[in-house]
Amino acid sequence: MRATARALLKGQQTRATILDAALGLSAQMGLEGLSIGTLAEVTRMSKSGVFAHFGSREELQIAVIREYHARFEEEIFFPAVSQERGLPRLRALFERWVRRVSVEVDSGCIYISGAVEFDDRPGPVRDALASMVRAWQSALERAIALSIEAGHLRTDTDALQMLFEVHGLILALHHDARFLRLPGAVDRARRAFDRIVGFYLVTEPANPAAESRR
Amino acid sequence: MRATARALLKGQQTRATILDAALGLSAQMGLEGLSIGTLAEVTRMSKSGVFAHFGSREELQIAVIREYHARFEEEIFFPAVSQERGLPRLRALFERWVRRVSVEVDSGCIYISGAVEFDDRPGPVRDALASMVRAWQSALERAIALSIEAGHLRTDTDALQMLFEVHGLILALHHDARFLRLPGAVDRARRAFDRIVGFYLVTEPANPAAESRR
DNA sequence: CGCAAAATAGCACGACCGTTCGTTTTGCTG
DNA sequence: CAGCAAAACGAACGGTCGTGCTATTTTGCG
Repeated sequence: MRATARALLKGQQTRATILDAALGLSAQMGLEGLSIGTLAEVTRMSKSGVFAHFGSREELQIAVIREYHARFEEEIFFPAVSQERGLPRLRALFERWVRRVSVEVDSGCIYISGAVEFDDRPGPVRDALASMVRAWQSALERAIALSIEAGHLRTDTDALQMLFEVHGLILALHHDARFLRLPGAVDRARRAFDRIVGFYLVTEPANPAAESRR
Repeated sequence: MRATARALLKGQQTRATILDAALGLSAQMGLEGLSIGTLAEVTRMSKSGVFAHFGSREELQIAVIREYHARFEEEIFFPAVSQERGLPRLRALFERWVRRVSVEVDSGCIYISGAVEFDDRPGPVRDALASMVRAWQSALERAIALSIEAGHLRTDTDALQMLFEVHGLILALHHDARFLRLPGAVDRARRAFDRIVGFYLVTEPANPAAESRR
């Protein structure tokens, strides 16, 4: 009993291994395409061995979503909040997001593919996914709000509207880069972002120095 | 033999019925979620009876994609080209597109869900889907180009860039309305579209009458 | 080492999948 | 009505799926 609380029993360790493989698999085939059989094959375990760690397929999917969320935070959110609050942080968030979604990463974004897979399928998986996506959107909304407070963006900026537009760029990038394999989609996304920021930017009549930075 | 060329033999008729049901099913469950068994249940036919009309599941999926394309043209493209070429036509295309994608329609857009499902799955289905999507994108690009020619949009407008941004709005709308069930997503999309158009609009120094429309 | 508990394997189940094949029903035509 | 091809059916096959159950192995601790 006291031993369980110690640290990373063998079970937790292999669970992490399985989860890691599950992340890769469901990023490639989608959360619905993720199967316990394939997962067992990849991890060179028995189906029941894999199964026992999660209790059900749904629990596995939810675990994958949670793990993806954690990595998303680590890879995108945390590094960006080390940037100065306001526009620099917002730019960092977007830039890391772009890199995550575009083809250079080995496979797709679970938030995006999951949203399409579960938009007509109620249940705990959808709920978990939606809650993670909402958390991420809130984080972005906060970054925009901070940019307004910092005086970088106009005070009449509608943060949710700006978020909607920026999110659209990511989705379009995902579509063009991953599905249509169009080259240059990343640049289009960056350019469009700059245009959006430009629109909401404060127009200081006699101080154009602040915005010339990239 | 001569009879086959007459018109809509019984076979073609039930094939159309099946296809119609398949459209609805795959709009709801995605192209991958479409199964012959379910389709047989819905149409109250035997599995083999349904199967015989297409020869394989892949062919069925491709038939669905083609049918969707035809309806998309009929519902969005053709009505819009009756509008005066230039900005009015572009607006009509976008407005009908928005209505198609948003929740008021009973179910999702196969172009969008298919793009996510098949972005990592090569094969004839993906090829068919990609070709249809590309055709639609080309049509939009042409509408933008015509708007430039007509003098409505700036001559230095990058049509593909504008298309990328507008497409992003549709994807964001699909995401927020269908997955997150956020109210007001349609309005956000329209507002963002107006902003994009406003950016690329010709700025006639002494004639602001043309753009005040809507 | 020894022992209890945790972790994994093995096996079987019912359900659904796409597909095949032989048969039966249908609808048209001479 | 007879004949015939198209159309629809029904049953079965091999496969994969998620999920229980029961052994067996492995692990960690006294």
